[in-house]
Amino acid sequence: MEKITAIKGIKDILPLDSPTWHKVELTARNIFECFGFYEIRVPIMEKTTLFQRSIGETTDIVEKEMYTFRDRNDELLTLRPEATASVIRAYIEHNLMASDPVTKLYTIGPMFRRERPQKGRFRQFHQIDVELFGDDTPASDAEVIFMLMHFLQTLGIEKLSLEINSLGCKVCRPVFSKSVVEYLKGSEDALCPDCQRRIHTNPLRVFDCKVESCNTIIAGAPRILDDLCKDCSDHFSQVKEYLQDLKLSYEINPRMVRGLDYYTKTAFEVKSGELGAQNSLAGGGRYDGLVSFLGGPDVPGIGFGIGMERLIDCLPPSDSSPRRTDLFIAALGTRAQKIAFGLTQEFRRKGISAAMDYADRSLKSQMKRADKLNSAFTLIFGDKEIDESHAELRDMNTKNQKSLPLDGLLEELTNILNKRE
RNA sequence: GUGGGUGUAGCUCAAUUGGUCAGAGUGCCGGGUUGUGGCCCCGGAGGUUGAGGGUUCAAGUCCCUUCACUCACCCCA
Repeated sequence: MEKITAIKGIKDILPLDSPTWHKVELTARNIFECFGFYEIRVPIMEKTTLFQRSIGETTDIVEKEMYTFRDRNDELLTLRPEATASVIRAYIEHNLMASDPVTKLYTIGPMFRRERPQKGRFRQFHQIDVELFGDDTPASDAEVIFMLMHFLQTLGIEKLSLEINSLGCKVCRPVFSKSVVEYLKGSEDALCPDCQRRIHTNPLRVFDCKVESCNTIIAGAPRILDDLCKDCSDHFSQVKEYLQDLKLSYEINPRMVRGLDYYTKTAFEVKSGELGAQNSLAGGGRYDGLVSFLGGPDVPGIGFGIGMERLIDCLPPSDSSPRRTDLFIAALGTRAQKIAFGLTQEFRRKGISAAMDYADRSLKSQMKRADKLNSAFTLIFGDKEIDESHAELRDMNTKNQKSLPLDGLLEELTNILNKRE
């Protein structure tokens, strides 16, 4: 029989790893809520058109990376490749702007993209996603970036680099884009095949190309930062000023291009040196026209996504505290086993983590089990003790052992265990 | 979609030029006091060496095919 494995690029998070995930999520929740961001939970499936419209028809994500399927009523559905579109959909659908002109949201969950897996890249991956609606001031850009950096630093991640850029708005970007195309057309033949394609699909991506020859060509190209309109240019310099005031060091990367069509003005990315080729830990930016483009009011927005697998990859090694059991009950013989079973559940009902071995094993093997479960105490009793109506309580650290009467054992032990903290 | 690397017990890995090579450590189970853990000692279970085919007297070891994993490109978190 052939064994069934998980789908390519889709991983299990095993019990040993989940404490790390909890820690990351908890830290995010605490910090974000402190900044006034509250959780929204959105579905992992949406109508395909939502993503087509928001991310952009000609992006790689929409063109070849989405998990799309036909529902029974013939409607096309897609497993979300990113969260922003869904959050905006919900924001519009529930009229969240009505109750508060500035809405700050975050959401955590799995995303799906059908790419070839590699280090730091999976077909199902998890993102922490933050969105801020209704504020177009440079201060909000800086707030969001500051929160992101604060979050990463709180987790103890070192060697971070923050890169920022401005992508212009719907006024200045098309002009710039056109002039880049003009420029590139001049030396089109010298570009790598990928870039020759990019000229027509996403010309700004040529800036990002790793091929040497393309690099030298693009070096002489016009730079977006020189061609920003007054509004965008002012906005960008104020963002930089705020970041400096916050003592956040950053680099301006005029070549940074985001892969999603909707970004405007400020774009940013956080990279880590510890990652591999996929070294981008988090990325985001402003998307001022997107809410209205998706059918909502003309509300500005800014947000970012953090790749959780990548983040966890560069987390400093933590002394993962081993799991602890409060009490192990070692029972010998069927009479004792029966009593122990009831006791175990009773302790658990009181919030004490109790454990026992249901198989009637030797005391030695039960002690080994108690040790493996890292139990603080072990309660030992067999027929002899039952007849004498008491049980032995062993402190697993000190090896001290004392006798407790069976009458009122539950209360007595509960007291002892609770007092221990 | 394209290219490179790797595939031996649950896990980490050994196995000289193809010739007792199917092993070790760890984990698991049991034993070393008749009812007491961590260290130590002993024993046991567990692999059709990813799968299929070929070369050979003989293949984990060579060749082909296939699958999986992995890294990189594309692209992104």
